[in-house]
Amino acid sequence: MNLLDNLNPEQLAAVTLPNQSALILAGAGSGKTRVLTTRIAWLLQTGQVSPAGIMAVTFTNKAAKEMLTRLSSMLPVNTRGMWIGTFHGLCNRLLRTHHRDAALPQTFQILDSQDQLSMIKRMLKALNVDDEKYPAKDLMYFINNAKDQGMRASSVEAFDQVQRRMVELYDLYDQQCQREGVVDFAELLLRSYELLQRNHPLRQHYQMRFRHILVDEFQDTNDLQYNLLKLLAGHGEGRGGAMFAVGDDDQSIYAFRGANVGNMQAFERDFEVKNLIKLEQNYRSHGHILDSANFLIANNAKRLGKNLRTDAGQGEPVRIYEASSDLEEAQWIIDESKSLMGEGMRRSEIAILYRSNAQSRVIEHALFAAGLPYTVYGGLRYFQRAEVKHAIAYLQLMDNPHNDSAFLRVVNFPTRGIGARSIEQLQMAAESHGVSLYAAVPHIGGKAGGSLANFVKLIEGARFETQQLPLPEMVRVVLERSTLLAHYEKEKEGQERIENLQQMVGAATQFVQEEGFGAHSPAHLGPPSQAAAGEGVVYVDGIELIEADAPLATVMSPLSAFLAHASLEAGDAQAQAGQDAMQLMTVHSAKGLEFDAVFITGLEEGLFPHESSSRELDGVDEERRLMYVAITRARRRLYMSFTQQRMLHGQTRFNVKSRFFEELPEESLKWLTPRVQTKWFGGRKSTTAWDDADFREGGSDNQIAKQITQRSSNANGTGWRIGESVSHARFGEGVIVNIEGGAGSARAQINFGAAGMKVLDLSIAKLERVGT
DNA sequence: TGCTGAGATATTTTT
DNA sequence: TATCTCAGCA
Repeated sequence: MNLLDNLNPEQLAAVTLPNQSALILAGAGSGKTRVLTTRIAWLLQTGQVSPAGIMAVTFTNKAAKEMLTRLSSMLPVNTRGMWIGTFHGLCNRLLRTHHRDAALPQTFQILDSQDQLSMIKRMLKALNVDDEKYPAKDLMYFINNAKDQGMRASSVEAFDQVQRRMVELYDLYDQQCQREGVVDFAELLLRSYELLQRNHPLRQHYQMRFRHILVDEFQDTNDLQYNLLKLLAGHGEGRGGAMFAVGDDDQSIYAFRGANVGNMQAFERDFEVKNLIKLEQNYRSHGHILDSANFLIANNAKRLGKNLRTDAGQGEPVRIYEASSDLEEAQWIIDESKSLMGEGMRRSEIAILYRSNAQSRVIEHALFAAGLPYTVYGGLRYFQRAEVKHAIAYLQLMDNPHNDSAFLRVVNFPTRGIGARSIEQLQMAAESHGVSLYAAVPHIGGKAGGSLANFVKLIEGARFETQQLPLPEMVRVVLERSTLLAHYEKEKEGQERIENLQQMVGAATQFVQEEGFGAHSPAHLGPPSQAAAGEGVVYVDGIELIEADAPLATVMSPLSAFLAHASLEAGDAQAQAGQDAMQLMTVHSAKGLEFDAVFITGLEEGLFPHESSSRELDGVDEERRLMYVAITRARRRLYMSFTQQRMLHGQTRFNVKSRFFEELPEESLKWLTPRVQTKWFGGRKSTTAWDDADFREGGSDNQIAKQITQRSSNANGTGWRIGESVSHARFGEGVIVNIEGGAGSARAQINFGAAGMKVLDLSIAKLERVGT
C-alpha cells in the first residue's frame, strides 16, 4: 500500500512539502502524529534523505515511542540512525558524545526535580542561608527559569538585594553541580546549546547532518528549546536543514512552565515560512462537540486562526448538569456512566476530567462506594519510588562516586550507624578540601571515620564484584549487597517495595535489549576508545566526532545509560493490572488522549477558570485553551457539570457557574437541569432535579441527601438562602455565599464571579431571584 | 533513630 | 480536609 493513500488534501500537502521550513497548524484530532510520521517515511522512501539526516523532537517519551512504532510499521527502516526522542533525551546523547567539549565527565548523572530540590536545600543549609527569605523552592524556580531562557548567573540582571543574592546562589549551585558531575534537566539543554554555539566545527557538522528537523507540539517549546532548534537548523548561517514544526496554538496549556506560544509566530518570521498548512479536518468528534470547541476558542484574541470540521454528523448534544453539591455531582456522574455502560460502552472509554487533583477525591469515594473500577492518572512513577531511588543511588555511586546527592541518600540507608554528626563532620572536611563527600571520607578519623570507610568499602567492593557482570546481574548484586532487600523484608509493609526492587532486574534486562547493548557486555564497560572503534568515527576540521548513528553503546556504558534512562524516563505510574476501568485525570494529563465519553466536572468560576489565572496576563485565555483541550477529547458523548457548593480545603465554597457556559453555542447544548430555575427556599418548594433527590427520605441517596441538607439549609428568616442564585442590576448573576444578621438588618455576601465578591444589605439591595 | 504532633499549605507537569 | 514537612523528644 502506498504511504500517501488515505491522506486528505491538507495532510498530503504537508507530508510532501518541498525541502523548506514549514509550520503545520494541526487542530485536535486532525491526524497530527500521522502527518509527522508519514512525512519522515516519505522523505526516506523517496530517497530525499538517509535515516541519519533525520531529527525528530518530542516532549514526552511516550510521543517519541509512538512515533518510532508507527514509523517502523510503515517502512522497514533501521530507526537507530535517526535521532528521534525528547529534547532531553537527545541532548543527553549529544553531551555524552561530546562530553569533553562540554566539560563533563563521561559518567555525568542527571538530577530529576526531586534531586535538584534536595541538592538546593543542602546547599542553602551549608551556606547558612535564611530559608525564610530564600526558600529552596523559590531558588529552584529562579534557577530553572533563568536556564530556560538561556541565561547563566552572569547574565541574569538583578534589580534588588534579594535577586542579587539569588543570582549568587544560582552561580554557587552551578559550581556545586560541576564538582559533583551532575546536571539538572534544564542544564542538559543549556549545556547543549552552549556547546553548539561555542564550537563551530561541531555545529557545522550537525547542521550539515540533519537535513530535516521535525518538531512535535511546537507550541510547547520554551525559549531555550527554540534557540537550540534554530542553532541546529543553521538559522542565519545559510546552511542547515529544513524545520518542519507541528503545533496547535489553541492547545498551548503549559505557559506556566515556560512554554512560549509566541515561538510559533517567531518561527514563521525567523524562518520566513512560506508553507503554512492548517489541518482542520477532525477525525475524532461529532459535530456538536466540535461546534462547542470552535465557539469557545473563538473568544481568544491572539490566535493563528483555525476552525475544526467533521464529516461525522452532529451526533448527541453536549449535556450540562447543575448539581447541588460536589457529592451530588459525583453521584450524577455515576448514574450517567452506568447508563452509558448499559448501552455497551466500555469503562475505559469513559473519562472524568477535572481542573485540579483535589477534585478527584469526592469522585473516587463515590466510584468506590458504587463498586465501579477506576484508574487515577498521575501518581508516583516507578523510578520515583523511594526504594527504587535508593537502589539507583547505589548504582550512581558506583558509576560516579562524587554525586553527593546519591551519597547522602544511602550513606545511612539502611542504617549503619552514620548519624547527623558524622555527616556534618564529613561535609566540613569536603568543604575545606574542595572535594566530594566520598573523596573526603579518608579525612575523617575516629569511630565516625571507621563507619564511613566501611561504606566506601561497600561501594568499592560492589564495583569490583560486578566488574565483569552484565547490567541485570549487577543490579541483582547491588540489591543484595546494599542490604536494601533485607531491610524491607524486616518492614511490615515492605512487600510491595521488595517487589518494586526486584522489578528493577527486569527493567535492566529490558533496557539492555531495547537499547542494543550486548546482553552480556559488562555494565561498567565504558565506550570503546573512539580511535579503536574505528567505525563510526569521523573527523571534521581535526575534531573527532562519533557519527550519531553509531549505537548508544558507543557513547556510554550500559550502566551510565541505564541511570540516565531512570532520570529521563520516570516510568509509567503503576498500571492497573489490565482492568477495564474508568479514567480519572486532570485536563492537563488528558491532552493527547481521546475517549468515547468525557465528563468535564467542576465548571465553576474560581475552579475552572481557576482563580489564580485571573492574576496572570492572558491567564483566562490559557484556561480557555485548557477547556478547549478538554472538549476535544470526546468522540461521541460530552458532559459538563458544575455545582452550587463544593468542599475545598476544608471549607464550603459557593461558586457561580463558569463563564465558559456563556461561550458555547446554545443549539449544541442540552441542559439536564433547568437552565433558569426555581430553587428551593424557605423550606418547601422545589422544581429542580436535585432538591427532589435531596429531601427524599430513605432510598440509596439518603446519606448524600443528609449531608446536603446539613450543608445547605440555612433557615434565617431573611427569605434568602446560602447557595441561592441571584441577580443584581449592576453586578449581574451571583451566588449567596453567606448571610449575616437577623431578619431586619441582614447583609449577604455574594459572589458575582467576574464582578467579584460583594457584601450587600438585603433591605437595600435590589436582588432578584434567578428564575421566577 | 524513629516517632509524634504542630503548622503550613494546597493549580496545572514533563524531562 | 488531607497531606506533607520539620523540629523536638524518648
